[in-house]
Amino acid sequence: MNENNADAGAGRRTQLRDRLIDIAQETIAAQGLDGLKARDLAAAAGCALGAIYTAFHDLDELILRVNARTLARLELALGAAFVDAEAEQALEAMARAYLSFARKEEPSWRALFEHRLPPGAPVPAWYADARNRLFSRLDAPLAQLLPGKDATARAALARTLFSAVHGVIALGLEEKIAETPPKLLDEQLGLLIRLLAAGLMMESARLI
Amino acid sequence: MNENNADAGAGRRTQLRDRLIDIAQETIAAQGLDGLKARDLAAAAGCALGAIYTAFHDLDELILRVNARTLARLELALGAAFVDAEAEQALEAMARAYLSFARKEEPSWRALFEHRLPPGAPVPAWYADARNRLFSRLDAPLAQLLPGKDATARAALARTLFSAVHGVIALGLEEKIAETPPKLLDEQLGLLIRLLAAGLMMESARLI
DNA sequence: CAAGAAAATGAACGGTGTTCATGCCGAATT
DNA sequence: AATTCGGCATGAACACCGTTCATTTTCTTG
Repeated sequence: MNENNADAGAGRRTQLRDRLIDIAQETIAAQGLDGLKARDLAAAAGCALGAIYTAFHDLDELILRVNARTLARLELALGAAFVDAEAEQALEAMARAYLSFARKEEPSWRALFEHRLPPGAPVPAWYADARNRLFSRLDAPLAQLLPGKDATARAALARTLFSAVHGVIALGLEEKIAETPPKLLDEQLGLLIRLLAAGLMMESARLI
Repeated sequence: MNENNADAGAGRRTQLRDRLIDIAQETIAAQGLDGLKARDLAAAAGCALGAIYTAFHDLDELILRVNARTLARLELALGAAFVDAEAEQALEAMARAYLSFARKEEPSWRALFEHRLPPGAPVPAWYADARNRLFSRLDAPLAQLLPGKDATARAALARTLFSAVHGVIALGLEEKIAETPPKLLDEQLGLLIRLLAAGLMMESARLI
């Protein structure tokens, strides 16, 4: 009598999984990673405490699932920034989009980096994929900017540029480290982009 | 009858404080921030569980104390890199020293950024001081490189450069995010330095 | 030496993630 | 249609965490 929803392929197990991911996502978005408690989650989902562990092996697995969604949204936000403009402008737009996303969804964004899986646990392939898709967004403008570099060097460069931008934003938004007012952070991000762009132009000149 | 040690000014309270900081430092250095447990700490210090809270208000306060020591060691490691060489080389040496320190003392270094104090709690002044001392290490080479900039702009730039280098190193050493082999990380850090240095030279030329 | 203050003690408290014996319910079989 | 059976939901119980506080011990001081 139930089961009249669209995705008929989803069994009860999958239904509970999705519901838990939804609720965990909202909780993390509102209260951060530390706000996610097993008992509250079960209460909000209307299921028993133990039911969580029939759907996921860990809370860690659930968190990774939420983080994968955050990565997807972030990828979307970065993708919208690249309007087949000049490569350098595209990179700047992506950096600004990253800062904008971090500000708009700070707790969810924080959770991407605060969460650590238990020592020795391997990163699931589907999570590594989501992470690599994000980095690959930088590939097109980099290919345009540095036609001489091969794909693996470009991928490494993409990670490095992402990491540099991330570092400035992460520490800039962190009270404990820097306490940077918003306007100053905007300026400093712009400065970093200028510095890196100048270096990239020099690099591209070296390779011709 | 006791108290025959050198620092006669240290009372029992201070003695316990220092002992706890010592042990916490070793624990964090060996097992990371998550390895620090109140009961283990008390057992290792040979004191009761409650005694910890007569010496510190929180474990957080104790952790901040350990982190301040780590900042001091880091400052030392960075200071040794600046042998009144050319400014650009000094900056590169500092970045490499930072990577070297992060590798050599990875759990302690991680603890600097993993630890978050409870929401709303202000950063103690003595901790902010230690952090600012670290950034100010970059000031001398930057002043040499960009004589036109005033002190506040230099301080902001110092934080930005530090953050960029930190981002590349932090994400590079992070398994979950990047999984970068050591040699590649060395190369990518060198690349970042090259890019930033080129940008800085351009910036300094703009200001003359 | 006695009396008071200060510090150390560790059992207990409230919270956490995770497990597991139990009961229930739905589906397949006869 | 009755019955068996397998698997999932259940939530009390477990192990562990940081922190507190009544009590005991220790030290200082008049």
